[in-house]
Amino acid sequence: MHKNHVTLKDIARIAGVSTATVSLALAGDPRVNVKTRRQVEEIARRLKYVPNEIGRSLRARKAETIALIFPNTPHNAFSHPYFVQLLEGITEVVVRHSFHLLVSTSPTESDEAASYDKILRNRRADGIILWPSSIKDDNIGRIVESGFPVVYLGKWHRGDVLTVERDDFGGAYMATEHLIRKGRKRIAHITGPLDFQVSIERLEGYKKALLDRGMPYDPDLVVEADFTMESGHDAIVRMQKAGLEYDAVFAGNDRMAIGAMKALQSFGRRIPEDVAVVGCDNIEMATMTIPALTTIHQPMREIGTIAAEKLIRTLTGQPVEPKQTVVPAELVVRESCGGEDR
Amino acid sequence: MHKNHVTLKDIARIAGVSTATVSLALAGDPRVNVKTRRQVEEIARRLKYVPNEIGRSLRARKAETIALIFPNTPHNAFSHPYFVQLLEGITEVVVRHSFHLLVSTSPTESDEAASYDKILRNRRADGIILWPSSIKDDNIGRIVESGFPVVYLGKWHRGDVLTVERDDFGGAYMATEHLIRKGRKRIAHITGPLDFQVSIERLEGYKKALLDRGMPYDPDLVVEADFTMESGHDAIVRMQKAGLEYDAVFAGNDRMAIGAMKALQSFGRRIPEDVAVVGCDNIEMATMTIPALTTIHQPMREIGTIAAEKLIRTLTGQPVEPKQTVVPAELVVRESCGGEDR
DNA sequence: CAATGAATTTAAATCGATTTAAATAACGCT
DNA sequence: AGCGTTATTTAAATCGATTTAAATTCATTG
Repeated sequence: MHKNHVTLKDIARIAGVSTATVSLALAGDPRVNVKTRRQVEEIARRLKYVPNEIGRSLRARKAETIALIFPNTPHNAFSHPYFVQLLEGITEVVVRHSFHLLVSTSPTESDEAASYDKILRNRRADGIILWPSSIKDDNIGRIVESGFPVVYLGKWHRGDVLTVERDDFGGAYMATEHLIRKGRKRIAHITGPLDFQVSIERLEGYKKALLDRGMPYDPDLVVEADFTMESGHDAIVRMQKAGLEYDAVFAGNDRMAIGAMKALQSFGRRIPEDVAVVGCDNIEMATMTIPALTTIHQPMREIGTIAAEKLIRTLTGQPVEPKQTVVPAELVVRESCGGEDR
Repeated sequence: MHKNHVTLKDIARIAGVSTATVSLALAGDPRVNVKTRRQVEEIARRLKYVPNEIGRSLRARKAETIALIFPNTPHNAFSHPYFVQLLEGITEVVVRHSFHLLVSTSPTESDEAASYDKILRNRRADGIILWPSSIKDDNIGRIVESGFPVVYLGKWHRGDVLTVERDDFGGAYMATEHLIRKGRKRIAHITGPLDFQVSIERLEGYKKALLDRGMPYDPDLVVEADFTMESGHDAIVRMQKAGLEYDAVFAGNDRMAIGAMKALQSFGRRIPEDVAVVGCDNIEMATMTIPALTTIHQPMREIGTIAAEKLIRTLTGQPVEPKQTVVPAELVVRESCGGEDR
């Protein structure tokens, strides 16, 4: 084991004053005599005193800690391509405010409710950032509306809950609009599984862009896949077999877009001359394909910083405006979408 | 704000007993009367009592929390391809033992020392998992040898510090050996920056494999790059310009390997017929190149679970054997390394 | 020098749970 | 009933820091 902790009491004993004086001195309270304060500071420095934050937290009734919570489902946060960037954004803000970050998953589905409750009530954290489960979940509702400080990463309808969300709809709209501007007339869309909200949002954005430009929406050109590269590949194969005509593909994520590109190339269709392709997510690999993939970038790091800022502002009693933030997506133009109109 | 916390005192008042009895009852202590215990449990359930862990921690002098710490350098953990998997492994174990995980970076270079010290002494965490800085760092030494419970993710020479490390040397050895077995005679090596330990390990593994098979080590075939795809590309260009002959390339990571593949293909060299390529890391993209990239997989998730297990065993007073663990790398054979000997 | 007010310091309570030693209650037995 | 046991319960201390109200010291002035 290692040596014991230096406490206020130790400093008080050595300085020959009370712990109250030491506490006030180290807090820079003007009530303590300058000479006394200097002496206390000196001793604290010499003993390498570091306040025990557990003791402090107990008294202050706050932990200066926020928690990032996500359910431990199969399609969980760990498999999200940009979880790390979210975490990086959160971390940056947390460190800047001298807060701590607790990372927490709910262990099993069954006692998920209990687990959330504990995190909410055991006072380890003062507030939480909630990464939504893909599954519809009443417990999340209960937490979000419990009044406990929460920032929800997604859309929340009832009440004025703090939220930060990606603009999946807007991103898809931008992607589709871009293809239209490039003169594409028949734009196919490969969706992710349609029981994911993100897939629905992107489909709607695609539809709206077509509508706004007076282009027909053809359900035959929409094929559902499952986010994997293989499924993107298969989607194109199916479309080819069905004899469909199209001059562009907007895919619901980059993996599917890359699979689609491979399939298109195997059918001898040139990208972007014959078919333009746009993806979503801006994963690293999108820069490395030939041609490099045009895609929609979702600024996850920024979502992290905004979420953490909102939560910490709430905890420190500062006003938070707006309650809901939609972080705009960005179109990243590369070679796969056609340089010039045809 | 939200309503106040239910405390032991509340339960005690309602049950008409002392807080001591409540505490003992909820802990299942046999000294309390079964009837009393039942009643206390019932009230606790009705009030949704959740113990305040801050209070408990203060008394118990432990936080049931471990911290994952990494320095906030430019080449930090967030940019490591497998940080997420490490985190996932750690999280799994932490949850299983009902511990908490604190994720922490040191804010700036300058007060890195102070920052470490704080985390060590402020009692927020009982022990730490330390992700090494790329930079040589005396503070890390101080922590590791302070006697504070630490698991170091890397090689540590002095003392019997707990460590878990990847086998960079062994992975490179396996990769090179595989190429030799495939009949390759002149194997080039594209290294990462040689001020990174990982680059040196992999270079040494490469050398050793050649040596063990009686093959000459030719320094001209070793070129330094910087882990990026572009630098891998440039490395091949330089080698071609220098008129070097080689029939295989072992790259210090997958990104450089992919860059190298592109460059090779642009020079009209076929993969794997003319040149075999092997990478390191097994990033997702390695499955998507044409041909798919043979590579070395480092089981980061397992490193995470082992590290967390070691730390928690230490904290709970269980023996930990062995102190040092080297997690073996795995060769993932795909198409880029030549199916048959020539 | 005493009185008044200002400057410092400190005793004690508090946060919430745990634990130990001591007190009280209940029980069995002669 | 009285005594020795055993079963339950509880008062009080503790963890470490903060904070308030009260106590003390110091300085100033009439």
